[in-house]
Amino acid sequence: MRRSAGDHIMVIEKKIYSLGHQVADILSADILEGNIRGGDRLIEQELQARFGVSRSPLREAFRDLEKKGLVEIVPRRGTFVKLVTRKDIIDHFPVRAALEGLAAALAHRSLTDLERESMKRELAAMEAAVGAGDTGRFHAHHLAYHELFINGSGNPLLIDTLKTLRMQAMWHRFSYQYYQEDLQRSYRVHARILDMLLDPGADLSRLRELVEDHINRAVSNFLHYVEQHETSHIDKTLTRRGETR
Amino acid sequence: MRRSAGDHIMVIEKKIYSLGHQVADILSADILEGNIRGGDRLIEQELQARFGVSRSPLREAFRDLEKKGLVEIVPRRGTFVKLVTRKDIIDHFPVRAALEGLAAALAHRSLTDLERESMKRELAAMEAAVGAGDTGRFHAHHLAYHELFINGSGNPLLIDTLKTLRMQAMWHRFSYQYYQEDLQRSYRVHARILDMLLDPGADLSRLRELVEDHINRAVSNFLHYVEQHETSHIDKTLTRRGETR
DNA sequence: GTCAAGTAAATTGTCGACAATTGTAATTTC
DNA sequence: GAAATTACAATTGTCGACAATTTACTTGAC
Repeated sequence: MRRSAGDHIMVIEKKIYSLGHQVADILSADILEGNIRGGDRLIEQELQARFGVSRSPLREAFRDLEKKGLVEIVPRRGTFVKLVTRKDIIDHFPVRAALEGLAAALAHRSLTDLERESMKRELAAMEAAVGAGDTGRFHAHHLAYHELFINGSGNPLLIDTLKTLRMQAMWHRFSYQYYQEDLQRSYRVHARILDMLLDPGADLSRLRELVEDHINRAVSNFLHYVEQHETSHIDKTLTRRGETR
Repeated sequence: MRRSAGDHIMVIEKKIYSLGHQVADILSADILEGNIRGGDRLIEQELQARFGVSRSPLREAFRDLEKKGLVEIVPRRGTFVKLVTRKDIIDHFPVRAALEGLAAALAHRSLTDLERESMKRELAAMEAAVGAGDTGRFHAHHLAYHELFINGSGNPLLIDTLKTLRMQAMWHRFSYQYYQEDLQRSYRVHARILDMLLDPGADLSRLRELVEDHINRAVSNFLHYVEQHETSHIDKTLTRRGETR
């Protein structure tokens, strides 16, 4: 069967995705779900057979994945799925914390009324989840809560940087939901944060600090979780060595 | 003349650059220097003729430039050089400030003795430049000073994020050197920062704040400069409209 | 048995050509 | 004369093939 250019173009909600983009999406999911392990090499011919596309869109997909921070392209040697080391995890949190702290402070003055209402709803949903002891539900609303004030910061560069950061930290997305945390305590922090966001006279430095500390505090919990569970995309070998620099 | 694959590969210091990479470098410079204006479309056939390469490496170059934030690739429509608006500039500073503040605080404990010495030297060079009234020289050493504590933070993710940020803000690199600033005052701030970096008992929050404020303060100066001078890659049209969100 | 050198296979880099889409200008219709 | 339609040109998306390089394996020397 001969496949001609433009064939297989998928149109979803009036958005056109090139073959390269489609392939990148599938590969992203595969990497995130652990079907493709960290350190694995993405071989063009193999994927060419799998997806039935030529190498041009494949190579574009690789660039896409590289931009997302999921793979590393080494010239003349190939494309490799990134390994996440213990230090990568440790390094991730303070950066994310600093940026989300900033986002919260900016959101304080630029949040719309609608967004403020949405945040109240997400917080209420978090409280309900705590009551029901539903960790998965809690984290879903927790995520929505954070996204609300990030997007509400009104700073597209900041929003985009945080999005990239979250994407690069794929280990985060799949592990976060399952590690145990003091939900009650987490809920109270978010209640305080929202209080400050809604209070016109709030101290912005303290607001930032609150958000920042909340995120930084998660790192130890998270590391503890990672070391106990199997997570295919996190490198356990390097995990043992204390590389502080 | 027929050109075969692998021909024209350039080897610099044992690093191999593909054609795509080389093209991306040249185009980067062109965009930064304003030879290619913001909003311009990069047409493959045109550049193909100019560089004498086929479209495959060209398209890779485009992806490279997109990753650097210099262009935007719109599917089926083309690749366009990014426009920098007044709001882009305003948004850039707080993000950069937050991250550099964090970098300074991290550097406080992870800087090597060698790096501390280098920072002293850069600061001394800045002082000399102030005495000589040499703005260009001042900013060169100012840049080196900042890079020292950023790279000395020991957090590759942070270092990389800041590098990308600086790259995206190409307007910054070419304009910064020429806008007038109170060099004397700037020098004093950097002297205080270095003092704190060298003091084992320094208050890290204050150190962060100092760095952050120093960068944030620059935004008004910079905007003032931009509005007076011609800078080819900054969009003047949108510059006039107050878009706060 | 281990290391070095040479050879073959696998894989990436680049190319030119065709297909599909988008933008533009001429044409038609009201 | 303005708006819609159609035909054409310009441009991007995809393909398959060849060239160059890297990798793996075999062979040979010590």
